[in-house]
Amino acid sequence: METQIGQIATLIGDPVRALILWTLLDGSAYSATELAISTNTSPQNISMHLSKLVQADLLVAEKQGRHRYYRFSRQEVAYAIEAIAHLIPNEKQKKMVSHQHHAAVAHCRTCYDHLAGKTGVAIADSLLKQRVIISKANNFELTSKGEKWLLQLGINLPEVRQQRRIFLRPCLDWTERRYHIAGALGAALLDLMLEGDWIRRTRHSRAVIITATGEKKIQEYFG
Amino acid sequence: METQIGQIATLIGDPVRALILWTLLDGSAYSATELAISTNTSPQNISMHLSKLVQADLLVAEKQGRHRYYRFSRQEVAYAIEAIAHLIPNEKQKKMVSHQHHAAVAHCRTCYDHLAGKTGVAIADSLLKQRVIISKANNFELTSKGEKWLLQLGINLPEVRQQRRIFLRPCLDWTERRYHIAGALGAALLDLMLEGDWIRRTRHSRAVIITATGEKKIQEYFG
DNA sequence: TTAATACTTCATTCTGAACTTAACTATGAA
DNA sequence: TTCATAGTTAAGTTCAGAATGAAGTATTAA
Repeated sequence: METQIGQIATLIGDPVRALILWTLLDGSAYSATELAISTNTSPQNISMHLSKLVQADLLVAEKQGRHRYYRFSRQEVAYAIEAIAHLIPNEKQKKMVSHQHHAAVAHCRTCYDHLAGKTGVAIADSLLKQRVIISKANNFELTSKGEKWLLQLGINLPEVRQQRRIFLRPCLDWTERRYHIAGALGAALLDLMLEGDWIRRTRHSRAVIITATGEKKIQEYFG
Repeated sequence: METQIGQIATLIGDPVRALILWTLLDGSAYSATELAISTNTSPQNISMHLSKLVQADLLVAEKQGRHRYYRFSRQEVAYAIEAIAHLIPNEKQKKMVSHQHHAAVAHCRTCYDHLAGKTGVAIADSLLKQRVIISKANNFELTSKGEKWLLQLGINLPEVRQQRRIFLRPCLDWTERRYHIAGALGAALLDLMLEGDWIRRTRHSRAVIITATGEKKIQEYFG
């Protein structure tokens, strides 16, 4: 028993693996390469670390073409990471990872650079309902009606389309277990909200705060 | 942030330290030598590990004569250990450390070889109230009234007194933050309850179950 | 087919941290 | 005092495991 606790703690303890887990704490799945970049290590090394985490059943891998996406195998993993985070001695850090933190993160947070959490999922639902986007073959697609709608909202669609990255893709929200909007369009929506002061980023956290303006605007546009 | 999570996880991850923490999970304080024996390592080594745990504010040390007693600095440490324990892959183990487990342990458990938890504290309170024991200079003392009372209960006092260990000492209950009865007398009380089938030990856990008989008897003798 | 990308596997190197040996301080007992 | 016990500190050694380099498989694109 205690040896197993030690094994798991050791697994979490490695700097690279801790960073992997911290990254995955936002609930989304990341490919091995993405994790290698964000942890600043080699593909071989990240592969080694990921396989150890999978073997211990902390992560699960999902194969998609030549990519492998990694995410938490279950909620308990996130809980454990948070429980450890609560032990960080620094006073300021402790407040940051307060008991409310997890709820906050789950409620409304930026996943990579797009809006996730309850709000993110609700927005995706609303856009699907308004037929701004439609779900097709495990993917999202923008409708012609949606194009007008987004332009009206103030999004420079041609510019967003010009970006190298994927324009629109669904991203699974871990706590909500439902999809929200990622890709260039997801990022553009987040930017719009930040610039219009609908929401504000909090320091040292992925959680975002919805402002009074935002409350109204979100209600207006997304219901 | 993530580096700090890693540091703490690494701290917990070492086999010796994991065993220390697992031992301390019962809520009582242990001396450095006691921990060295239970973890089967050298005094120098345990000292090194303990100092690391104290420096990280996972443990606190209390000096008492030439002894140093170590215990958790705060509840969060136990929570983190339990959260990690929940990640143990083995199915049987997972059930053992269920969500109810912590409550059970806190409610009624054997601390070393005496009764701790809510019940242990309640018994100590009752004995103080009945003036079977009195609190004197940070210690418990048996009254003459208490001697009769214990003999009537069926405890062989002379035999208990003959043991090498300390006859009666208060032991701080970590979750209840109050004292219960340890020492030879505490052990004798526990033995009596086990033999009389007032309580039963559970497998793989420090928690004990109060039987129907026990419920009645405890009510009768301790209120 | 060829080339490129995504990822893994294996053999090797190397470093950080646990443990050991030894010496030291502090409290208590004879 | 002297001896014993409890514990810490410092220097030296050892080893597990993380990182690297090289080579391999699988998928997609040209």
